[in-house]
Amino acid sequence: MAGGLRTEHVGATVRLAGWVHRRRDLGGLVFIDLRDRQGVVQVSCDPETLSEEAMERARRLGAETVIAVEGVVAARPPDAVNPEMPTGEVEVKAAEVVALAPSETPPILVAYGADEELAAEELRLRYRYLDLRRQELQRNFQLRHRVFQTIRRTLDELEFVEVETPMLTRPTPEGARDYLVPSRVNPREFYALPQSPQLYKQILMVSGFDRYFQIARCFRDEDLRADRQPEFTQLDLEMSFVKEEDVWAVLETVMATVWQQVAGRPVETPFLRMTHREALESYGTDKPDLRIPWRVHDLSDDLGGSEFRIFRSAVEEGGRVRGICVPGGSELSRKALDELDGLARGVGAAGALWTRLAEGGAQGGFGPKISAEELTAVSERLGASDGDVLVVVAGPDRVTSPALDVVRRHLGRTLDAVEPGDRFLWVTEFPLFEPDPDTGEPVPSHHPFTGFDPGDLDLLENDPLAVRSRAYDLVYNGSELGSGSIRINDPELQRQVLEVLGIGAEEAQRRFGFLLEAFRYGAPPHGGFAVGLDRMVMHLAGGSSLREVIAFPKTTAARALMEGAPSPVDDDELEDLGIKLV
RNA sequence: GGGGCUGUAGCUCAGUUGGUUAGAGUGCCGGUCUGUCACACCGGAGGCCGCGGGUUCGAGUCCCGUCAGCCCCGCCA
Repeated sequence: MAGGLRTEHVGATVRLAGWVHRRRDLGGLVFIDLRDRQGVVQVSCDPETLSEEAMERARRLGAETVIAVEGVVAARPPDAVNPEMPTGEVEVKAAEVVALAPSETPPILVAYGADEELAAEELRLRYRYLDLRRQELQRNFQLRHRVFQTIRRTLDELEFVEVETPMLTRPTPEGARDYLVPSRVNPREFYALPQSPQLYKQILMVSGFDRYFQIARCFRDEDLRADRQPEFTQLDLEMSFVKEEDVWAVLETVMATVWQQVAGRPVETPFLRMTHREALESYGTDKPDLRIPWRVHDLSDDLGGSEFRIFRSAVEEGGRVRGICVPGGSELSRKALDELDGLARGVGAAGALWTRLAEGGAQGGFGPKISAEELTAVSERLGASDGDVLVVVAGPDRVTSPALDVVRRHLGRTLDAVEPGDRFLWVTEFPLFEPDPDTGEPVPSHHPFTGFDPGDLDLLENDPLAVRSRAYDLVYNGSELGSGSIRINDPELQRQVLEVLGIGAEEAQRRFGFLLEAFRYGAPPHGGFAVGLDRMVMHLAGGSSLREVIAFPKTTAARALMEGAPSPVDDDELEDLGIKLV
């Protein structure tokens, strides 16, 4: 193909087809850059080898016209070699050039020059078929294809069976908002598009498919972000007769194989593991970016008795003083350090305090307000030395954790302290429940079928928020790639968990009775995982938005600009469905 | 639901304190050109200043509203 021609092809007669990437008309000679899926090659049109009619046609070709070219691959004259292009040592001497399909002048560019700005994203989404012709996007989707193929091959070798589950399913009152689909033959009733195949895959375990996977489309009607689309693709899998380690081993094999075979990046397995508690304690987040080496430490013992009121009163009120050492942070300007305070306030903390270490003392910020002994104790605990900056936040964990997390990530970036690499991490033992922010009542932190540590059985009734679940997340460079758990397969335990959630037998029966019923007929112990594939491909492609790896994405208002969805429908159609608009 | 940024030629952008005829680059059209590669050079066409309202003698510029795109918070079991 055009983009694949190299010096080894010199002398070959070729027939190429593709798009006019660019054209350079020198009067006597015309050069056409011909683009196909593989790339771009220069076609030279010379009256010595082309008929007068073909020369005239070549002169009139506009950008993005589809053409076919016949000719001979030739080495370029030495002074005409273009080292910038993969095909730059060769060109095709055209013997015939014909237009297969004309193109109107494109509203946005496909062939961007070195420092030309991309057209507005709104326009690129409106004319997605043109934008997708760009080499960056072509590369992303070839990458996506290879990731999907590698996953299927790897799981097949591990004897997983791919099973599809319904897209028209039962609405789920919990979790994200559902996309609803009216049923014409059952007026006043609705299907929902699946938020995930969760219940189906557990039932497949009851059915004996002891290793299931699916590359499943999922739908959630929530507000969008750069890394959140209303419809997205998950690698969903479930296994019977397994413990955590068995699930992790499969995921580690899949990830390492993809990273190795698709990106050529070796990844060490097994991945690092860390409990949820430890992640929050040492990094202030349940998805730590381990590329930044700094850790959060508890300074309450050192500063809880300080004369400095902010520290003392935080500890007296049941909170803690926590901080990080930022090596080399003294080079930061006072303004840059004061900005940390705003970052901390932005996530609910009262502020963030800093001080610079120099010449055995502390300069600026909170340093002069604490005693020399306190400073020594803190410096030792943080392993700090001259030239470092200490950043400290005081208060309850629910504010110090996010504040130190945001400070850590912010300074990691600005000080260029993010080490290169692929840092995978299992975060384990998430709490089974978390308090509802409005009512304080326990709600599932994963989903209501998540198993828990048998040792915590007695806590279920008395202190449910302390129960450790068997749920785990896979974190990659500070981004959550997926989550899973070992499930409950004992109907009695399931009943107890639902009771904690305030879901009585009748309600449970109504909402997911089909799952509970299935469990009465021999449910094997089972567990699984789901990986956000769009996010995974985005990371592999080095992108920052899912729109770069989804062929036809939605805008932040969940609109499709090319085809114009959603859209109003005719009254007749609504009437058929028994729906009246208000 | 809330906060922020953006909206001027097909595209990317400039546009002063509110001032009379809204500019540049690129693309497009016409011309010259046999080794270019974002070809070069000469000429030309091209504008609902997102939309609606207001202030003013006068609005691309100020005010209010609204729409769209993007980023973030809430939300996303």
